[in-house]
Formats: sequence, structure tokens, C-alpha cells
Amino acid sequence: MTQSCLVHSFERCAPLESAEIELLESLERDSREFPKHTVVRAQRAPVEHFFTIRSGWACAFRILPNGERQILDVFLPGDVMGLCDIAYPLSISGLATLTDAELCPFPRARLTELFARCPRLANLFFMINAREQAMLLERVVNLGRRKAIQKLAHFLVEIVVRLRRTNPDLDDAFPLPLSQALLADTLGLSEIHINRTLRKLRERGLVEVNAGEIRLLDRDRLQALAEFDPIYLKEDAGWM
Amino acid sequence: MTQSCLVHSFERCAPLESAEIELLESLERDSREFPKHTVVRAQRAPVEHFFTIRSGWACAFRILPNGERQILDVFLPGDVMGLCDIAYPLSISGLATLTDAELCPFPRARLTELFARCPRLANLFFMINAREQAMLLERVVNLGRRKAIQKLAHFLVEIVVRLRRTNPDLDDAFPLPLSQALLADTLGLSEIHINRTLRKLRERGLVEVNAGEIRLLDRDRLQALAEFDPIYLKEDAGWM
DNA sequence: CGATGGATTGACAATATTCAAAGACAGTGG
DNA sequence: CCACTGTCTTTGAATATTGTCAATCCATCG
Repeated sequence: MTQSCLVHSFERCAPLESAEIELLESLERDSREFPKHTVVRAQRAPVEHFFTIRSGWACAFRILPNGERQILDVFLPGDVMGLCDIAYPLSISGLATLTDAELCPFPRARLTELFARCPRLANLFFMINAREQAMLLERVVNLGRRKAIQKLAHFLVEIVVRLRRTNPDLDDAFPLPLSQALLADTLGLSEIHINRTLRKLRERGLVEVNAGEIRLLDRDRLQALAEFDPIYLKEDAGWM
Repeated sequence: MTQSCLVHSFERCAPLESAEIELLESLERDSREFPKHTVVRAQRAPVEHFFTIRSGWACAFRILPNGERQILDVFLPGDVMGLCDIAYPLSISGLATLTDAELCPFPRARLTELFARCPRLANLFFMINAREQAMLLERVVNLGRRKAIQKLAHFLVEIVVRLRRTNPDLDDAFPLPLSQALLADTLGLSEIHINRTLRKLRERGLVEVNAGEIRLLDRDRLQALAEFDPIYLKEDAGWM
């Protein structure tokens, strides 16, 4: 049984052959530990690697000229992060950890090499990236067309579904390492409004929060409130 | 000189060899005409192709359960559309034309074939997709952290910059085939608020609108207002 | 113990939405 | 040619949602 999160990630999409597994694992040999709240790669920094998350949470962010911040993406164990910057000489978004995390840097040049040696993995990388993009589209919908309470509900349900795919026996409670300020910057709201909205969810008996852990009390109602449709998180391509 | 928009698109990123050009052109042999406001592929329809735009404008959209709509992406000549759905058996977004348009369907299965035969093109496809993703990130920032007037200004500047790359001698006026309702659904605002915001831009002497054509009167001020940073639209990878 | 970062609350202001109504315009059929 | 239709635009008034400012509380950590 492999330890590689990357392999797990890919296998969720399609079965792999042993040669492919070996190749993927070789890309994850050296993992590095980063403490909580560390900038792994700054905005406009040279793009030398992208990363796989072995453990912990991380995010991509953008700081605007006026000092405001937008969280672009939240990454969980098994995710690949920073793929979209590899098309640019300087990164257009920053990467940072949200908890202590173990990341596996993956030199960008070796991706080209991998594409040449194993077209099927190229294909899979392409799929993984397309999935990532689908999540972004969902985020666009969330930011553009939903009220604060729906945004928050949607975010929470998405996270729990995503956590469950590397951790199937997770119940509806999980540690949420995002302060209210970070939640606000993720959902395009103000910190204070997040606080009020979270209270509303509590008052409606939908969630329970204590000590950085959040429990979803009624996932069905949350899902309905958020108009959450899990289709975009489905992983089996079913055709490769 | 090739007619292929796809080739142009790729060449903006990196020089191509003649074999690669030939391969790309073969994928664009059969183009199809679609009239204005046609749904090219519905939401949740089987994903058989993706498309290259030879002429006209198109968009990706999503209809929510309550009937609201969000435009996810606007596509211009030379763009590749529908790439992110190819990871799913059923499309998660719809595709529609905004004007009469000439699209080149590209069977999804042949992408796999292409990856096997020409790893360098695989690489380029990957880059193109990463660019697309970068544009989405910019959209997330726009929706999450900007006021209505900035959103609109940002959108307009982005469009003119993108139009100029296939049409370098375009001045600051162009036909805008989006009704105010569509603009609203693109920027996550209400139709009425778009109207008022557009008026504000007019009153400030930043744009001029008549008969579906819009003219940017002061691109510098617009750019400053929108905090527009063109870095994400830069195309030359510079390292391939 | 004070210092710090996060959470919470209230009062108020800004921003955006909804509803309703009217004007502009192009296309259609008489 | 004109009346009729539908779509798009424009405007006002009232409302809802979200943001800003200021203060307090709470837990944690040195």
C-alpha cells in the first residue's frame, strides 16, 4: 500500500499501472514540513515548483493593492496546489499553509519530462487540473450568485465532502483552521458579516462551533440551503 | 500563413514546429456555424467535444435551481472553450454563443491520442488550460473583493486587452454583444445595478455607449479604477 | 500578569436588490 | 405605412443585504 497522496489522488480518477505509480511516487520523494501560516511561495515569485499536500491545509491567495485579501483556493491532503501558476514566469497568486503541513515540491521542469515519458499520466494531470477548474467555477457561482448564508453553507459542505474522500469515516465534525477573517476573505465578505452569518447558522440549528472545531448538525438542510450539487466533486472519470 | 485560430492561440505561447502545426490544424478541419444565442451544449449534457472559436463570441454559463444565471466565462476568437468539462461524463456548465459564431468541435477522445503522439502539444494544452484557470482566479477576485464599478471597469479592460491580441490594431471601441442582463450575470450583480453603474462610468467620462458599441475613453483611469493588472493575460511562457 | 489575536455585539452607513413603471427600439404582420 | 410585440434600457422609491467603526470579551501564551 502506497503512502503517496498523489497516487491516491490519481487513483480516485482512474486505475494506475505499477510503472505509473512508481513514476508518481518518485515525484513525491522529498517532502518538506512547513509550520502553520507560512508563505510557501509569495505572489510574483519565480515559479520553480508546484506542490502536493501530504498532510495539513493550505491555500492560494491574492493580496490586492489596497491591502485587501482574497483566498482563491483551499487545499486539503491529496490535492495538488500551484498548478495554474506554472504557465507564468512569476506566480500570480501566493501559496500559504493554514496549518502545519507536509508539502511535496515538484519541479516544474519534470512535468514536461513526465508528459514525454508517460502520456497517460499527462492525461490524468490534465483531468486533475480540469477538476480543479470545475471547483473554481463553483466558487465563481458561489461568489456571484449566492447570499452570505448560502455561501458559508456551501463552503462548509464542500469542505466536508472533500475531507471525506481521503478520510471516508469522518463524521460531520472537523477542525476548521480558518479564522473568521480568513473565511471572510474566502467568501468575499467582511469579517463581521461572517460572524453574524455563522451565528445565524447556529441559531437555525445547522452547525455547532467550539474551539476551532465545527460540526454540521443537519447536512441535508445545509445542502438544500446552499443549493449544493456534488456533481463537480465526483471523481471517477469513468471513461479513461 | 495558417487560418487556424488554435494555431495562433498556441503560437502566442511558444513557437511551433510544422508537424505540430499540422496536427493542430487537423483538429480544426470541420467548423460549424452557430447563430447568435444558441446553446451549443446544455448543462448536464454528455461531453463529447470541446471547441475552438474561429469567430464570434461565446460563453459558459450555469443556471441555478432558482432560475438565476451565472456567466462563468466569456470566450473570444482564438479561445478554447469547454476544456474543463472534459473531466466529467456530463457537463457541469452550459456553452452558448453570444453572437453568430464559427466553432470547431474537437472530439475529446482525440485529445488523448494527441497527448500520446505529441508530448510538446500536451504541454502546451496544459499551459493554455493554466492560463484559462488564471483568468478564472482573476474573476474570483473580481467577484469577491471589488465594488460594482470596479467589477465593470475590470471586465471591460480585460475584454479589450484580450480582443487586441487577435486584433492588434483595435482601438478603444468595440461592439459589446452582452445585454445589461448578461453583464449582470457575468459580474454577479442585478441588471438594474449594472445600468446605474454603467451610467456612473459614463458620467465620469470613462466610457461611451451607443448601439451595442462601447468606447473606452480613458483606459488609464479605467485601469486604475479597476486595479487591473495585466500580468495574468501575458502569454509568452518564455521557458518552453 | 499584560499582550495578543480572535470572536462578539451594537449602531450606523454604504452598497446593492426588488418592485414598478415608462421610454426606446427593432422586427412582424396587417 | 402603421400598430403591435417583445426585448432592452432607464429611472424612482422602498427595502434588504452587507460593510464600517468602535468597543468589549475571551482564551492563550509568553
